[in-house]
Amino acid sequence: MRIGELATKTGVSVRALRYYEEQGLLESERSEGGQRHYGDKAVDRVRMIQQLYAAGISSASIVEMLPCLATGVASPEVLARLREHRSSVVRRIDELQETLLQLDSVIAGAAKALASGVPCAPR
Amino acid sequence: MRIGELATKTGVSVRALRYYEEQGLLESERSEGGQRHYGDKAVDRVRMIQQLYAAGISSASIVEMLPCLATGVASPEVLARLREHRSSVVRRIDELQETLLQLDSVIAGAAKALASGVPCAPR
DNA sequence: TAGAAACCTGACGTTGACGTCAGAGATAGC
DNA sequence: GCTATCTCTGACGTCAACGTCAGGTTTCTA
Repeated sequence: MRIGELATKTGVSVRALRYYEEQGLLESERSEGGQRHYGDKAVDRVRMIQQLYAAGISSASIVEMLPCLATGVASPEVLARLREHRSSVVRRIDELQETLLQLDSVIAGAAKALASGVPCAPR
Repeated sequence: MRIGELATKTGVSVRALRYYEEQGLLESERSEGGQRHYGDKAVDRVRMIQQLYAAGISSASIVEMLPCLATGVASPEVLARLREHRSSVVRRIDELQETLLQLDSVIAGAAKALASGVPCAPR
């Protein structure tokens, strides 16, 4: 498939896909005329990249790990890297859950005050 | 206290504190000579700002919600805003947990392959 | 009352993941 | 074969949350 199709299939912009290639995250065959062509696996690859981005992992780190992520095998260094990232994701989740608690208490207080008719003026 | 002390107490840079003020997130009294002075509450305020940033809430959104967060009371609009943010935080957590699962399976596979002596070459 | 240390404003720099635009070539459908 | 649509490269723009630097003022300490 060409780049536009991959874009609509993954929900990622064409520009982003070119950017991924630029960063070495994604490969493509080129047609006679120089246009990019992708196989079906590219869809999964792009989704994986998005996942890793969402986990706060930079493209530089992703590019280091990708050959191993693709094969499911890793060098000790990459394995250590992955474990680092794992714990950073865990930390991030903890932070967010902490934030969630705070938000909840604020929301509860606000809803209660609102119900009792003492709203705060919006700005 | 002056800005340097607030910075060390909160672990946030002096520049960041000035930026918060610039964005309307943080207030200060000024001395005769124009230097910022903060009360003790400022420490909590800064921590709250950091929490909200960590939740992926932009300073523009924070500044809308802050007067209400400070008093614990909110207008219906702000309350709705807070609930939106709450659900976005929940979604974010879900995504991260999904990612965690993926990372775990990759790590497990890699560790196993590594133990059986079939490492993948690092780049 | 020095002088060091902290602080001020203003302004430009940085980083990552793209957005957007221009000008030109490639493909697909009729 | 024509034309609409897609795609190409290259390059500059964007946005948020600060970093950093310059040149000057204020505050604390000895």
